[in-house]
Amino acid sequence: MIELPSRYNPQETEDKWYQEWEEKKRFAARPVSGKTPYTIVIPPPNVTGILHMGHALNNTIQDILIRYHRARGCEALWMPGTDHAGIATQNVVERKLAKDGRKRQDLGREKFIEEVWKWKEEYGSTIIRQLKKLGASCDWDRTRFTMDDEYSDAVKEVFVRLYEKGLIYQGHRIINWCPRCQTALADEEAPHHDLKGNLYYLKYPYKDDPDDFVVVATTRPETMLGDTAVAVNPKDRRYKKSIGRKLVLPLVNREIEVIADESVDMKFGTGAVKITPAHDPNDYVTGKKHDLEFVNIFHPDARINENGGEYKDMDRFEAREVIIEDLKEQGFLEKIEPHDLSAGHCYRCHTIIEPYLSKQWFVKMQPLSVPATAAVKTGRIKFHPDRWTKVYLNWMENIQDWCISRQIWWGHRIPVYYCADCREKGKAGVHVSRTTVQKCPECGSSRVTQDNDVLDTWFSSWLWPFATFGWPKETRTDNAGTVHNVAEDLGYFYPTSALSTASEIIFFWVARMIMAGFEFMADIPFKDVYIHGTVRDIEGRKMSKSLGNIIDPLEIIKEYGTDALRFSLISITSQGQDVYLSKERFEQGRNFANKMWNASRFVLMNLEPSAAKTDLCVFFKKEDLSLPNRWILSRFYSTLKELDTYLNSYRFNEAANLLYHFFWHEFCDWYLEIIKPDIKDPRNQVVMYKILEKYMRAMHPFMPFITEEIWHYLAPEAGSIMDQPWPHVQGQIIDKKVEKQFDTAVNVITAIRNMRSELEIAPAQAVEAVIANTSRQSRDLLTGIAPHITFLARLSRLAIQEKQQHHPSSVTTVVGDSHISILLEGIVDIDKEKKKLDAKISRAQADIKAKENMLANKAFVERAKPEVVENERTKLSQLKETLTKLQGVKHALR
RNA sequence: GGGCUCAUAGCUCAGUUGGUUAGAGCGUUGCGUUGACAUCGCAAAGGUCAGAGGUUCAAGUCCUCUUGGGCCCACCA
Repeated sequence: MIELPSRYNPQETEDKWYQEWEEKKRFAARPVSGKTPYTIVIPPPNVTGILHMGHALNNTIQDILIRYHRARGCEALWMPGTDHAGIATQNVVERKLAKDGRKRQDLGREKFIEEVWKWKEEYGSTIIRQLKKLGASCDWDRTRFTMDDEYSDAVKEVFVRLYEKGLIYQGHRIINWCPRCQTALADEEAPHHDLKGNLYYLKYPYKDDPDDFVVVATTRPETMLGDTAVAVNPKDRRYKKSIGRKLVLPLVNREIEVIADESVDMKFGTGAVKITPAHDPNDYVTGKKHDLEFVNIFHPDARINENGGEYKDMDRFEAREVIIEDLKEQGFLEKIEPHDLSAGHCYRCHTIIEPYLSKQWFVKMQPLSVPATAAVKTGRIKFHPDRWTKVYLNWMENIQDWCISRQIWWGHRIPVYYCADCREKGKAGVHVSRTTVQKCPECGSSRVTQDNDVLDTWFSSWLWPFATFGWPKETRTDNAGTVHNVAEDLGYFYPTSALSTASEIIFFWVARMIMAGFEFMADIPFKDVYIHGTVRDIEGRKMSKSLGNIIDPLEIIKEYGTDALRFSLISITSQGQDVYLSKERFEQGRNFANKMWNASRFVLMNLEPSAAKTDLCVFFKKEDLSLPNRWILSRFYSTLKELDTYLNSYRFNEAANLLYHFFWHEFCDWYLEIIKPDIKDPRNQVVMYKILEKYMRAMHPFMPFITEEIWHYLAPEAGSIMDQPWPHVQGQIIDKKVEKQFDTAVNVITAIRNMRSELEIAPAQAVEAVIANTSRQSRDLLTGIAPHITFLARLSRLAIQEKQQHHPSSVTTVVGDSHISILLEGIVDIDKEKKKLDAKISRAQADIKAKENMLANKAFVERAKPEVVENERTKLSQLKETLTKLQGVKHALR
């Protein structure tokens, strides 16, 4: 007999168990011959990250998968780590410097990087600590950081290989430029958002006829400073005479020509478009085609540069205002119309990006995309839910080259070296190298400098599924000093089993990992990709700091417990659908944890020590178990069977709700209640104990802490619940007939409770009931469960008989093939009862009519599956029987 | 412009080969502490499954369209 406190206290237990698991290295995984590997690599959170609900959800999902497979006997490895997150981290440290009025330029590159490392050492493990709070069972000794020396070597290796293969090249072209971060961005890093803007109609006068002009329409009038042509469609009659004529660009007085180009949409604006080759991707193409001049008008921070004449040093938006004022004053502005447009925004700081002409490094993606496309098309890699396949393939099939150079300091510096001497002699002087180049390998000069740019963060993360293992080295020494054989690890754990992430990251990361997997490992990086929904607030908005609608998972953990957080999140995450969250949602998880706690408390209070040691088979083989016992065993294994199905198809919410329903509404509400009077019966003892302890094992992946805690009360000498095997389905115990029989008991008890409630009979007052049933079999069944009915329906006496007889002052209802009457000495409102009966009778009559129509339908009887028709026939006869009985009851009431 | 997704109880949502009486949590109402649990129990009310059409013996589920949300992609000057 063990006494537990009546309330579960997560705070006390969670840290205790996590510490224990970690100390005993329970999450460590090694290649073990004969064991099936199961691997997940964590989507590395940014070092600057703090745990938000998206993390909480995603990592709970991964932890469930890992713990589930670990329990099922797999060697489960969850590879952890963090991402250096170039721009994001640099911004954080810059902001910190700004508080002291300093800029990174004041420190210089080296000192600044030192600052970032210092910051990383101090705060970089925050997110890891928080993942531990969440219960994440990662193999922490293997924790990787994308800027680790070894990992950096992998990045260099990859750069050099791709360069040597001709897949990396330097190009001078228009890229997405963030004027605030002052760096180039990849297309994916500059998502388009709608803006309310204007369409400005500008008049460009002809050189030879200043009173006449061409009107161009633009949304970015300030770029006119860089115009070097005006284009019209050659088919456009309005401008037939204009082609080839010179215009004078207002404000700057540059002579520009009217050129003809088919790409011009005659229907848009005036049909004449100003061409700014240095500041618009389309104009760039046109500029190349027509050999136009490229005039860059912006400083890197998007202020106007010396090419902008008197507008020099003005910010782009200020310049826009002033230029419009000036054009207006000088008579060059025709009109302004409101116009909705969309523009790229920096994904790190949300500044509107500026298309900017510059020299950058690119990866040629098309060749890499070929096997990556095929792998998904053939189903070697599967997306869950499946609809993301299309999104992925669509992107892959339209893939663009990837701009990988960033003009920031924090990141992997591009392993390209330039020899000044060679360059002076007119040679290329470009050397790409895995190691630092100090002397020019061609001329021996020491006037060698490394490229100033660093690589896109994703250029390191795309190697995550194999570089974390130590690729391309032979060994990897982990954080605890253990040396791992890289080839052996990769041979065993790679390709990984599943990847769980958010949809936002499919292009950034998932797609690129698949390409890198094929390019460098000649194999897929993972088999299944699970895409979970976005966590939103209750109004459907994304959670963000600026909106102030964040629900902090750590606060929920503090208030409700980690298990409650995990369970609540999982139970509302259906099939990658977005999750709308309010704080109250977590009460469900907390209440459930408490329910588990109290049910366990109840079992332990009533448990004889011998029960835990008795093998279930002893009784089961004898077939002498009571119906409730056979029922709960069957229900447990049915539940377990379904649980496997759900988990293997990534239907986490259904899995969670299944476990919830079984425990609360079957095990607690019915089973424990029904065995209460005979709880000391050895068979009940064994069954309730076995169900509870097996349930804890099945529940452990979802709620690791409370299950471990309860486990130690249930089996104090058995060690951790993590050592326990998964409770495999015992198919021979599942008995649908037994389940159905028990349903009869439930229905009878519910019916009596119903009557009691409707008649307002006090719960404490026992009543006498009579059940009449003409079927011998049914009577036998009812007789067997009579004591349970008596107990749970609070009866003073229960008679089971063949024939219905009229009792004065009684109320009767019909359940299945049974007539149930309760006898009342007190006053019953006959009229009220009659009305209720009438309602039931007309309902039954309507149902009978519907069924009869259905069965009279020749098409149905002929075409529907025979068992369906048979089923309907049975139901009809049952309904008719019920009706007869109801009518009999009504008659008796008179 | 292309694509995806959602619309089911007062609220938030489940509902996977189309087949009994469409479920849960929260909320609401009534009754209740018989010592596992008031973070609880027993019961009740509440749904023309957005609208229209179609396929089918049978549609919340499949198809088409409409309406209204949300999201993603796209070089819409």
